[in-house]
Amino acid sequence: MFRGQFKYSVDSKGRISIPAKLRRHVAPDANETFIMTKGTATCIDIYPLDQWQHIEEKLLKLNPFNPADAKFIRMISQFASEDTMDSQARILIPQPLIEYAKIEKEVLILGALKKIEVWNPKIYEEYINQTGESYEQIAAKVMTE
Amino acid sequence: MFRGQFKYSVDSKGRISIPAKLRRHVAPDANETFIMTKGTATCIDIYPLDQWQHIEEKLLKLNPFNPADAKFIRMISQFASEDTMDSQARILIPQPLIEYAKIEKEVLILGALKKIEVWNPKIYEEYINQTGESYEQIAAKVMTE
DNA sequence: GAACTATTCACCACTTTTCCCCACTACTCC
DNA sequence: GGAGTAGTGGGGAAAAGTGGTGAATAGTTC
Repeated sequence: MFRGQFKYSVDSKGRISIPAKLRRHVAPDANETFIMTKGTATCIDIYPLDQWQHIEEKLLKLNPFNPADAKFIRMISQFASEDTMDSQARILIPQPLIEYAKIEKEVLILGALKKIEVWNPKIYEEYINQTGESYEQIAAKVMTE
Repeated sequence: MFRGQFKYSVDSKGRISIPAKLRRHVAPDANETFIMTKGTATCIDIYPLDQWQHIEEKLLKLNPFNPADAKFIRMISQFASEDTMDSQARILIPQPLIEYAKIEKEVLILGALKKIEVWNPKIYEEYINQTGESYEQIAAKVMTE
């Protein structure tokens, strides 16, 4: 499980290092390979290959001849990109994702259980400060039982 | 499984390169051969031969004496065309499909799990912007379990 | 049936991008 | 304090994408 936050930079080629502390939690099955895709918020989701395969299994159960299902398959795979870490433990983020998540030089990397999220720090701050339920309120609702 | 998006061009002869990242996911069984046909949206569907064979099995189970089945069989077969990649990993798109998908110089190639889709970028944009459920909404619905 | 024309298809060549590897600095942990 | 690990940057070789030329095939006309 991935945990923690890290402030890293994206280099001129669009590469990001996977923090060493997160790297230790990547299963060997992942083969040092990650799938990046559009997050459901304004961020990039990064899944180790083994985790992504669980998502793909769900996608494969959809019916590609059903228009709504097909649209979702397109939307999610359009931004999905595979890459293997280089010898310096970096992966290359595709341009479309950088644009989508409004990534600039600095990024905030978050460990989020089964995936890793990459944010523009400013955007993350705005997201957290959005008026809405507080941490306590959400916790109370989500963590019942 | 095919994933990702690629902006490529069609040359004057109607040829399209299969992106290298997609090529890596084509099974050797496909023998570098693809079947192109009309997509269910305004696009061209490209199946590696081995995947197409699964589609054909399903078509064979339809009842050719049922008018709806028969019509679908005609429509999909009418546009189905086979081609093998040349030494530069390109395939030739038949004119009728180019016209159907309104393809011009620029194309958007999408990896869509078991098939590859080819779109006119403008048409794809219109399609995605069609009012409908958002990415977040669909994701929440489809990926629950 | 032969010759000419038109279209198709395989191969060659060039340019750009990608990706792999090497190097440097800073920080951490013995 | 020193060794090792982590993060950042860049250069060069290899591959990928695009365009075009020429041979082969097929089709048509005389």
